[in-house]
Amino acid sequence: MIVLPLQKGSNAERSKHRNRQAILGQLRTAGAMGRAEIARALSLTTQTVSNIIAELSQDGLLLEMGRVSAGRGLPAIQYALNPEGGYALGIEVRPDAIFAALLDMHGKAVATERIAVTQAQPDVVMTHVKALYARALDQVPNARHRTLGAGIVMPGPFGETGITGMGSDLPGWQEVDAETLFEEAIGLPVVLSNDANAAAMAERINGVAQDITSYAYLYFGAGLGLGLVHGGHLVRGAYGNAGEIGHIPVPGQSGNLEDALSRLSVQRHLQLAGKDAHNVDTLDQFFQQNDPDLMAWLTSASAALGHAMAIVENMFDPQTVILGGAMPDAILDHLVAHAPLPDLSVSNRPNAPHPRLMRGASGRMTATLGAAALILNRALSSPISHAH
Amino acid sequence: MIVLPLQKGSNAERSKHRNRQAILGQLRTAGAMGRAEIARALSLTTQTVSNIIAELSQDGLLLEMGRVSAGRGLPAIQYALNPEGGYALGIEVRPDAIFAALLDMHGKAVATERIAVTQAQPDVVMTHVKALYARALDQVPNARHRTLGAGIVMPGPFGETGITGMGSDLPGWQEVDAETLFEEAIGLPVVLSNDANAAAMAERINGVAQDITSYAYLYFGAGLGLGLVHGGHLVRGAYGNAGEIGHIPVPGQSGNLEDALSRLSVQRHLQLAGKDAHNVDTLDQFFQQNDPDLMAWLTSASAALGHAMAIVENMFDPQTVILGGAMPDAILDHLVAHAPLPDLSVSNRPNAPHPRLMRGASGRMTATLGAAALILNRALSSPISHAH
DNA sequence: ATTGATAATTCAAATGAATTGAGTTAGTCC
DNA sequence: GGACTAACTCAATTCATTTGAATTATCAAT
Repeated sequence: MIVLPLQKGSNAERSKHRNRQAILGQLRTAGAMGRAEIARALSLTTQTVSNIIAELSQDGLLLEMGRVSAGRGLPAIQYALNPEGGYALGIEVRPDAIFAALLDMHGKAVATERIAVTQAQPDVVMTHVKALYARALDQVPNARHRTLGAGIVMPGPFGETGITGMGSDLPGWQEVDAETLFEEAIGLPVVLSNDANAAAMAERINGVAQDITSYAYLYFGAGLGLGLVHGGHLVRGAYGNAGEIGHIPVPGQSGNLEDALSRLSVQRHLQLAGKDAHNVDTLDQFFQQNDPDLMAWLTSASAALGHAMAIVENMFDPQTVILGGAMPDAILDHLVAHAPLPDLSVSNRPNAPHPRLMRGASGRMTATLGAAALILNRALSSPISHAH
Repeated sequence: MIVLPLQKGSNAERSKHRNRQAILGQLRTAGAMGRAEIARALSLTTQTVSNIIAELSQDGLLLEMGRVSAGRGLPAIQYALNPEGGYALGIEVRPDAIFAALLDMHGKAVATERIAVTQAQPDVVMTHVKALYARALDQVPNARHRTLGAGIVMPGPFGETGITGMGSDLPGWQEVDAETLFEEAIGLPVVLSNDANAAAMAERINGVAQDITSYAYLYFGAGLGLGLVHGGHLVRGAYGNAGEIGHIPVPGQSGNLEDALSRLSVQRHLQLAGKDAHNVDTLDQFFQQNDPDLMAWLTSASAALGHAMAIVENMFDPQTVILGGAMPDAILDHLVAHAPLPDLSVSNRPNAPHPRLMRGASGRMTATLGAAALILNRALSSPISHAH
């Protein structure tokens, strides 16, 4: 997965493809618009936009919303993304279960499926994934020939690294080319990603980051993950393993960030007190009951979160940091409210337009939805970074 | 400096511009090539490359290197970048001095200038900068009408943040629009950056990162800075202050990373022992003499560097981390050799193609050269990220 | 109610740049 | 020496955007 310095040339066809994407992306972020308005936003002529809009309409990707008058002149015909114009499949592979979700172009989940598994070897997973996709399509007949691709979420890190074999990765997957395997199994273009990255994109497509282009997402999976988005695109690192924040040592304590701040951490902590909290709902109940052991954990977790904020903010200078993943919303809210935000941070600026830390909005299936969001994001934005 | 979600459309002209840049960039990274070979690398037709090469030659940007036969067929005429085809100005503004460097297209410094200053208010700086540019042009008459732009390096962070006013920023610059000021003063397009970012780009243009596209640069300025390069482009953060790693707390010690790992840190440490080390050469002498106080500092600095590595590697998963800045090479080498590289890191992979930590090659004027490198990088690569 | 200004849209023709296809040239391989 | 191969050139074509003129629908002022 090494990044090559390749810089492809451009031609008329590629330009057109880019402009199609740009128009779709513009309609997604800014809502319904007229053609002239789109043209101004993208520095194109109205004629060009008109031509492309005609094609997109033909392809069923747009909805005409009628004319809306705004001041003088001919009122513009408003166009909006047709949610049923395309779909994206999201697959999340965990050691004990496989999740699938089908998202429409608005990022709404129109079908969700899950299946419990006892084994997660590649061949077993492929069989299940095929079945889940078929079941999702049965619910949404429209989607059969309109699915743009599949995003797959699997526990990282990918490839052999210094944190391989620490329990979070799946057995039997080290040697295989997962991307090709999935591509052949479901017959769609595939994007592979870890849970934190996917969750980060879920917020961008259908959560609190819809108008935020540079942010970090702290994700409660088994451990603690981080998804980095810069200029609307994921920062994956040279080998796709950027954001392994859980393994960074914590000041003042022995151990790593995820020893204090993760699902495993809270489970372990409560287990020492003889309490079982393997379930998110159980955890929520403990919190509602003000369970003293949970509260003790929250105190140390808040401190660790404060430290994570110092690292993330000073390293990436994001617009905001979003907290989410496999935790009850109430606990996430508590952490957001109680984490000590570091004073010594570039993000500690007056009149910041966004809160420094906020809770994600995508709920429990975040990673699965995020997997699909990776596909939507690719369909709706070209890999061009912001102009300076 | 907030990143806007703008995604401009494309047309024939913009395509051509992009292809020109792509060809120049290809010649820079891969050296002299024939037209057909370039065409294959960029997915263009030979004819297109032929047309653009003709124009670039006309503009004096290329050198014909004669035919080189390689196997069967007509030997290709090799084209290479003409170093004298364009120049980039780099300016570094420090509280006590201003540096200027003029780089040719190969990234070679063809003129360097410096001037000591007692005041660094905007108006004073502008006067000096104009003079330095003029002096540089006197040395390289060719460059007068071929300077592509100016990169400016100033102490960050930019804008008001939680680490403003900690001694590293310049007085009188908080309220001004520095970019416009410089643009008007020297009549060139300007890119503004902090020292660590500039140093990172210097390594890419003319150092150890020429064939590395994703890396981090740990920079010894007054404090400790970090430049992040992903896919050949700087990751600046939402407000341009990404990489303020010096203010991250260190585990096991009170204080920040730059309390243990920076110029100020070593100066302070030696001052407590009654030794003055404000000068890089003095520092070098202490090192050559195995000065016990310096050695003690190096021990704690190495530990801090190890911790910085854990953060940078796990957060960013770079191909390598480069260490450089205002330190003697011998000390940098010592740190590279003695820093404890964390086992628990995504970068701790077998058969890694690059060392995890290496010393930068740009020498003492790193930041100034890097400022100019920002311009060259912009001229030689379009803001298109790597395809997946 | 009429008239003028404004803005969105469409149609047809022009333009810019890349591609295509048919030669030409200069080497290697047998 | 002849077949083969690959780079390169020329001219014609294609693709997609732009340009400019004409049309339409609404607002605002008289």
